[in-house]
Amino acid sequence: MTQPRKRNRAATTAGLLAAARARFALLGYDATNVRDIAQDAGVDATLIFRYFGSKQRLFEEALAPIDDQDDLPPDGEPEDIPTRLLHSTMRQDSVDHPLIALLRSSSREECRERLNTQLYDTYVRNLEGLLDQPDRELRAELLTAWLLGINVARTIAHTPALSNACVDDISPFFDQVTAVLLGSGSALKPAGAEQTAGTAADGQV
Amino acid sequence: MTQPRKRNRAATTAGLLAAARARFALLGYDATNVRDIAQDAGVDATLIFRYFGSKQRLFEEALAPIDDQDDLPPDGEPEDIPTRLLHSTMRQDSVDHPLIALLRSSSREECRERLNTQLYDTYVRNLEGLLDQPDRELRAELLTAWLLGINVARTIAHTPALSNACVDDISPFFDQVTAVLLGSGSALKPAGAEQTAGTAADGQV
Amino acid sequence: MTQPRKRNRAATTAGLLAAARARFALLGYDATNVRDIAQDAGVDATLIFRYFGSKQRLFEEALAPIDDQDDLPPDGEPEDIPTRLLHSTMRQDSVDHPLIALLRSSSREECRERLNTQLYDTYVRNLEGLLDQPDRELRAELLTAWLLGINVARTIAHTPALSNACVDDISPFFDQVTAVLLGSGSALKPAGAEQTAGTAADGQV
Amino acid sequence: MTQPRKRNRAATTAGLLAAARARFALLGYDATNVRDIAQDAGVDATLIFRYFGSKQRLFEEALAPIDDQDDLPPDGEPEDIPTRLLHSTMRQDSVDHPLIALLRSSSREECRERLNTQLYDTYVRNLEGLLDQPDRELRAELLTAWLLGINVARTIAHTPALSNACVDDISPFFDQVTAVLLGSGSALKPAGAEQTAGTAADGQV
DNA sequence: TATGAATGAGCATTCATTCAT
DNA sequence: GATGAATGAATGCTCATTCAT
Repeated sequence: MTQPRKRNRAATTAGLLAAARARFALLGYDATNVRDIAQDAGVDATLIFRYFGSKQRLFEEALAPIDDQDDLPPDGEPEDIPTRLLHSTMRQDSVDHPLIALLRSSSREECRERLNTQLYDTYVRNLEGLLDQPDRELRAELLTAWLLGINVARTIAHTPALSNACVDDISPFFDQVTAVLLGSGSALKPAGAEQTAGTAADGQV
Repeated sequence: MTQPRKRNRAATTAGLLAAARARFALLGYDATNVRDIAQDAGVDATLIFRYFGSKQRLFEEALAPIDDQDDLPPDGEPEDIPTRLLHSTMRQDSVDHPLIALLRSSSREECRERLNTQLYDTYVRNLEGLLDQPDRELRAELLTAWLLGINVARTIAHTPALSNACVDDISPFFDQVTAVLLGSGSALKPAGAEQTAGTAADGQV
Repeated sequence: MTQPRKRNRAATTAGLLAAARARFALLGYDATNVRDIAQDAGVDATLIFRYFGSKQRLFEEALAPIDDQDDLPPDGEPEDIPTRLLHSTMRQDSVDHPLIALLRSSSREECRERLNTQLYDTYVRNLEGLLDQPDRELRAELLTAWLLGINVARTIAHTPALSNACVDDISPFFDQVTAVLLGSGSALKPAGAEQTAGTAADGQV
Repeated sequence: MTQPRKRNRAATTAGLLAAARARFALLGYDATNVRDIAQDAGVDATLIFRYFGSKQRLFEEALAPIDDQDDLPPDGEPEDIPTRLLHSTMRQDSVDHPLIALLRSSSREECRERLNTQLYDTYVRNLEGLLDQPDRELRAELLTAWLLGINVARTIAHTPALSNACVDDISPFFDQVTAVLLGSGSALKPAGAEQTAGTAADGQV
C-alpha cells in the first residue's frame, strides 16, 4: 500500500497500452479520455504523459504493436493469404481490433491516413500480389472491403448472424467469393481442389 | 450563400441541416461542434437551439431525411433489390452518407443501435426476404457487410480503385458474388443463366 | 386567429405587468425570464422591450403600482396603523407581494435599496411617527422586522402554522407584542383599553 | 491570501468554501457564478468541479457546516434557548448567514425546502419544545418569524437602527416579546426571575 | 519515480435584446 | 403595431496537459 505498484515502467506502460487499446477500439479517439485509461490500468493519469508524451502518442503506440502482428508474415504459402486474412478478421472476439479503433477515430485526418495505409499494407497489397489482371487492384480492394465490412458488422453494428458466426460458418461462402473476386489468372488457381468452384465461376465470367 | 439569406427560417434550417449532415458524416458526432456547423451555414450558432433544441436533435434530424430516401421503396421487382442497394452504396460522391455518419459516431450507444436498425431495415431484411434457406440471415448479412465495406472503403479509407470506380466497374463482380451469397433457392434464381455458377458453387458447399 | 389579439396597448401592458408581478414575486429577478412572462401574458416577448424598454424597467414598473397601494394612506386614525400593517402583511394569499419580489431579487443592489426604501416608507416611518422615545427608530424597526418575518415565513418558507393562520389567529399576539414594542409614551398609549390586555398578558407570564 | 497558497488541497477547498459562502449569501444561487467564487479564492474555477463536482454541490457544502454550528446543541438549560437563538441571529456581522443564502436562493424549490427544514429544526422545533399550549406551534413560528425578520432587516434590507444594534440593545424587548409569545404554561415560567425583569422593563420603557 | 494540485482552452446551452418585415 | 428571426455575451462544466512536491 505504501508502494502501491511495482514502479515497474515496463509493466505500467504495458498496462496502459492494453487499456488504451481497449478503450480506443471501443470508443474511438475523441470519446476516450486519458483518466479512464489510467484508471483501467490502475495508475495515475500523469504517467501517460510521462511515458507517452500525449494522448495522441499513446494512441499511436497502442495501435502499433497489433499492426505488426496483423501484418502478414512473409512465410507461408501465398494461396493461404485470403484464408489467413479471414481468420484475422474473425479471430477477435475481443472488440479491440486496431482497424476498428482507427475506423472509430476516423474523424482525425491522421487516423484516416493510417487506416488507409494499414488496409493497403495488410490486405490490398497482399491480395493484389496474387493477381495479374489489369483490374487486380479493384479486385483486391473489393475483397478487402468485404473483410472490412464483416469486421464492422461484427464489432460495431453487432448484426446477429455474423456476430455469432465462426470461421467455419463463413468459409464456404468465403471460398466461393474469393474465387469470384480473385478470379482466373490468380496465383491461387494452381493450388487446386477447393478452388474448383471458383474456377467454374471464373470460367463463366 | 452569396446572399446572407436573411430572415428566412426555411432556408436557415435547410442550410443548418445540410451543414450538419456534412460535418457529422465527416467527423462524427463528438468531433463536430455546433459553432462550426452554424458557421458553415452562415448563421449564428444559437439558431441551432432555437430550431432544433439541441445538438442531439439536430443530429437526428440531419440523418433522418436521408434515411427515408435510402429505405427501399416496395415497388420494383424483388430481383432488383441487390442492384438497387449497390447503386445506393455507390451513388454518393458526397461524403455525407448517413451510414457513415452513424459509423463515425458509433461510440454513442444510441448511434450504434440506430446503425444496427438501419442496416437491418435497409439491407438485411430486404435481402433476407429473397431467400428461403435456413442460413438466409447469414447470407443476407454477408452481402450487407460487403456493401457496407465498400461504402467505408470509398468514403472513409479512400482506397484508390474503389474510390474511383463507378457502378459499371463493379457490377460484374457484384452479380457473381450476389449469386454466390444469395445462392440457390433464392427469388433471384428463376431470373436466369448467370446464377448457374452460383448454383454449382452452392451445390458443392 | 388572423387578428390574434386586440392590439390593445393598454390591455397588453396590463397583462404583461400582472404576469411579471407574479413571476418576479415567485422566482425573483434572475430566475425569471422575459419569454415566460410574455407567454403567461399571451403576447410576444418583443413587446416587453417595445413597451418597457428592458427587463429591468418592466421589473420596476411591475412593482411600482402595488407599492403605492401598499403605502399607507394618510387618512385613518394613527392608532390603526399597526393593525393595518398586519392586515397588509396577512392579506395576500397570492404570493405576489412586492416585498417578497424585492427580497427574492435582493442580489441586485438596486432591489436591496428599493426594499430598504419601501420598508422604511411603508412600515418604519409610519410606526416611528407614533412614538417619541429616543429609541423609537429601533422599536419601529423591530416591529417592522416581525411583520417582514411573518410575510417571509408565510410566502417563502411556508411554515405550516403561520401559512394557515388568519389575521384573527394572530391578532391577540400582535396586540400584545405591539404594546411591548411601541411601549409607553407611544401615541397609541392614550388610546387605551386594548393595551391593558397586553399588560395583563405580560403580567401573567 | 498574500501567498498564492499553492498545492494545498485543504486550503484551497477551505478558501473556495469561504468565498462560496460569502457570494451565495450576498447574491443567492443564481446570481453567483463559479468563476467569481474561484477568483475570490484565488484559484482556477475548474477546481470547484474537481473538489465539489458541481456548483450545486458546492452550494450545499458551503451551507452545511454553518448549519451544524447553528443547530442548537442539546446541552444548556432549556430556558436559554430563546436567548441563544437571539445571539445566533445577532452574532453575524458577516453577511454570510446560511439562512440568508437560502432565502436569496429561494427561487429554487430545493432551497425553499431546505430553508423550511432549517427554520424548523433550528428554531421552531426547539421553541415549540418549551411549550405545551394547543397553539404552541403558532407561537413558536411567530417568534421564529421575528428572529428571521430581524436577520433579514440587518443583512439584506440594512435598516439603520437594527443594523447597528447589538444584542444588549435588543435584549430588553426580546425578553418581553418572548414572554408574550411563549406565554404562560411555558417551560420558561418556573425559571421565573428574569421574566419579572421583563415586566419591569416593560413598565419602565 | 510517481502523485495530485492546478490550469486554460473549449463545448453545449441560455438569455436579454435588436433588427427586418 | 406586432412578429419572429438573428445575435453576442455569459454560464456550468470537461478535458488534456503541466507543475510542484
